[in-house]
Amino acid sequence: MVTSFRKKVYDVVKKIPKGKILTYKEVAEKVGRPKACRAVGSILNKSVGWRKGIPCHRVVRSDGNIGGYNKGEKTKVYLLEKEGVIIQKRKVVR
DNA sequence: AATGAGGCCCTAA
DNA sequence: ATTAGGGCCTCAT
Repeated sequence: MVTSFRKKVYDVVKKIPKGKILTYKEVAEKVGRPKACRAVGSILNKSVGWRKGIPCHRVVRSDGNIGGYNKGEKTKVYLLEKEGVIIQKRKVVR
């Protein structure tokens, strides 16, 4: 399999249904690197999947905290709420 | 509850 | 080939 880590991440994130979210750890596990949670974030930020159609705003931290976003946390929260995700006190309701 | 420190993994230049 | 950075995670104090 020539699938790069990055590609897997894209695929997983792309497959996140609307109104749903995943944590970096979940994604990392799905791609086969439970400890690459950091890499996932890095990829989503640098590779900026959103430019390729990757809703990186649907990925949050394992604590339910929002984490970060290229455009800022607020934008992320806003987008999430728009998609149907409920945010409570800076955290996501799973 | 908040902070510090360490650990693991990737991408880009 | 190497360096530096990063949207993290978890434990301990």
